[in-house]
Amino acid sequence: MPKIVDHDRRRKEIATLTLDVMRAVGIENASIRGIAQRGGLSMGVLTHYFKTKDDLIVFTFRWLAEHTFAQLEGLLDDHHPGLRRLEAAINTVLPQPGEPAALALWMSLWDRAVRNPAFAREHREYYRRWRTYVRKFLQDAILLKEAPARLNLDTATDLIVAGADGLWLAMTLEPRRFSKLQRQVLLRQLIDDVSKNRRRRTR
Amino acid sequence: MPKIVDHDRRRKEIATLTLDVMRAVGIENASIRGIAQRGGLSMGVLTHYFKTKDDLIVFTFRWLAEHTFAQLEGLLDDHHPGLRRLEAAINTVLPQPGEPAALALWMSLWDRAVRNPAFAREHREYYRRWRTYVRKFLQDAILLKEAPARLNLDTATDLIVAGADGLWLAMTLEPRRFSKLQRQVLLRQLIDDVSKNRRRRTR
DNA sequence: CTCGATATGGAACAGGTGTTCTATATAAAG
DNA sequence: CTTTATATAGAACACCTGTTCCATATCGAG
Repeated sequence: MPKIVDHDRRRKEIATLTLDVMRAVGIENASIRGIAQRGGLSMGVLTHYFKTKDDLIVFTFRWLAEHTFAQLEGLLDDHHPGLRRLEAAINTVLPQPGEPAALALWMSLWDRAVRNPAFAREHREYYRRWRTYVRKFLQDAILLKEAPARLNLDTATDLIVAGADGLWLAMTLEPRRFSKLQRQVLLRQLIDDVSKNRRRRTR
Repeated sequence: MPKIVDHDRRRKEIATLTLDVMRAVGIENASIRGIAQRGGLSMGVLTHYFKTKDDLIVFTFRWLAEHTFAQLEGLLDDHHPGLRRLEAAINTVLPQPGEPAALALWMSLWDRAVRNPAFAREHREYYRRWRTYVRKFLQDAILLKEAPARLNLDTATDLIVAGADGLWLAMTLEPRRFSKLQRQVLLRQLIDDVSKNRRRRTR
């Protein structure tokens, strides 16, 4: 019988390693040789656990998503339901001032998703999950009377997600443009703007 | 005396060619050989007009920015000042349903800007210009009483830009998720949400 | 111990990369 | 024409790429 190693665990170790390398040199310069070298592994290991480089990268993004969502889940109980929880959730994914942008790699996924169907599928799935959370928070907010019942949940969810992505992008690419206070102001204003749902004037 | 060609014009021709290739195969697979081949040029031409590949790509993004801003300028007179003009401006950069996303390349710039200071500089400059437009539209809206005078222009500008980026991202990566009507609803709601500026509840 | 499936190490392959360099073609100025 | 600065063509270089393939090491079951 064969030597037994936890196949899935090994793959996750390699994914973590891959994350390190991609964060350091960028996805476009992350070669499987470089990844192996950084981990003190031989190339045989990588080719054994991942049939192709794209397999490795897709798996790595899944691993990053698992982490991101797990971290998000972990923070939920610390905040009251509704808008406060929504704010906390978005804050979890926003880059924090001073710290390196831990999630900047998502930009590489977006870029690849434009032309690569496999990556586009991944992106769709993660955003479906992310929208589910946001929608739930907004629904809670309605029940708690923090938002009007007439709020269109689908539209509001898309607007919150869009605003959060835009803020994430700006804070990731120009972190020094936003003070800690300004980050809080923008995030709260976004949530209030969308959740209060004043009826649109007809124009 | 030498043979005379319009140096700058030639560079822009090559930049246009580079745009074509990058749109077709992605920035990560766009090689200078491939670009030359597609244009029926020799590699000598490319190396003559651009010292390095990064030079070429940076120049190409500048060329794309010139185009984008020129197109934006061109549409301004067709719409009344204020919020309608703002809506038209954002609509100019959003991908239109059915058509291929002409500006999807910006995602590649974002991705590179994360780790490459030269690209980060480019991004900062384009967004400074873009924010200037948005801010002007909002200011006009205040003068026209489409928005309250107490509107914080800096915050509102950042929120509009963030929302527009987020919508752009979603519509670029998942175009089929948004009907033509839904695009309009989201865009108008974004503008109304931000421009009406209800005072935030203290929590 | 022996077997055998798995894990690992690393060479071989075929090809693509950006850059550098040299040779030649071009056309305006004298 | 000759001169001369520029434009173009394309070979040469040194290196890196993902993938394939094979030899060897490992270790649990029989």
